[in-house]
Amino acid sequence: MADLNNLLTPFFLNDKEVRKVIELLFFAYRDFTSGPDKILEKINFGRAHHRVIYFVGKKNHITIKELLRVLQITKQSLSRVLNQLVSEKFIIVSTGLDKRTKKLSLTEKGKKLENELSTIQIKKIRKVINEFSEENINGFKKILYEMIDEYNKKTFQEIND
Amino acid sequence: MADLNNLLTPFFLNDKEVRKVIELLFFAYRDFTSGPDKILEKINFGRAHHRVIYFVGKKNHITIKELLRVLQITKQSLSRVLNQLVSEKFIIVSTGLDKRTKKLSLTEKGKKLENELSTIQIKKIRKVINEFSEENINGFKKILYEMIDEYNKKTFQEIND
DNA sequence: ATAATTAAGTCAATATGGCTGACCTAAATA
DNA sequence: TATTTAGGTCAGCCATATTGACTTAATTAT
Repeated sequence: MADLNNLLTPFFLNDKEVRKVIELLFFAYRDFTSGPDKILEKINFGRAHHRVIYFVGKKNHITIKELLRVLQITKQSLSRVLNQLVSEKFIIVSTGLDKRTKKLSLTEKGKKLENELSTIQIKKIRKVINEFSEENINGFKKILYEMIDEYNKKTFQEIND
Repeated sequence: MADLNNLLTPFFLNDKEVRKVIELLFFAYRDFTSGPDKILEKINFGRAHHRVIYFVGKKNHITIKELLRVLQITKQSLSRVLNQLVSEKFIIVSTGLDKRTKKLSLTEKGKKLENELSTIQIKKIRKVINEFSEENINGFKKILYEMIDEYNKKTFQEIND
């Protein structure tokens, strides 16, 4: 069955080639996050802190609710990480117009760390995609986008308004 | 500085666009792994078990050492997960020619689970890349490949010999 | 033949990042 | 006024990773 399918399938879509994509995603994602991980380790932070810093940097005055929607974790999980970031003055909290809400912002210290971490990843991506055509890069982005579940595509659009 | 750089940089390479790639990787990778995660949860396994099953399925008779090289975790971490997989009969162990080594293989039960998990991801990838040109798909794979660190590129090649 | 190296395993302690459930306050809205 | 929403907190649990120290058995090098 699988063999017959493969015979009728273009080369780049057969099981073996698709499995390579699984592996490429695994290896590429792991190495992509390893740079920031090393810096974070020095200050006793983890990837969870990075994500919070990244998205607060991305969208200044983001609320807890919005952040939870982006990160897709529970508020209890966010709370531990966020409290550390606030108490160590990487993030400051202010009250929103709706007084039930809170707005998060990076402090100067937070911006500095955000920049340090993102720069590693930005440089890595730029170095790689620099060698490819605009067509290839757009294809790359579109394929990644299509791999996102519908619900989260909306989130991606929202944070890129 | 950053602004000046951006003015001199092609659109698809400027900071804002590159940051989108960071986010796309985050969202895409998360949703890519969420399917298997749900199945694994039911049998009290996690992503770590999936990785072991995947790579044992990929390379029959893989040794512990090779597996550790692929997964880049410590043997203590592997041990817990692997022992569970062996005691629950998803994986069987035999002794290598070099009697210090062990060779790992999937049992029928293991193959069935491997197939169930991989099928989800294979279908997802195929569904997505089906809509793209061969040129785009090859570009996608090459870009991912270039994002892998040199040392791990070798590993990727080795498991795809 | 002996020494050194290698493959694998194990014990113990620790950190991180998730989770659930239960419960609370204050503010906004119906 | 009642309900919903945003946010917080306590307690306990689980999975996945880490480090360090130590062991055994087999292979390889001297």
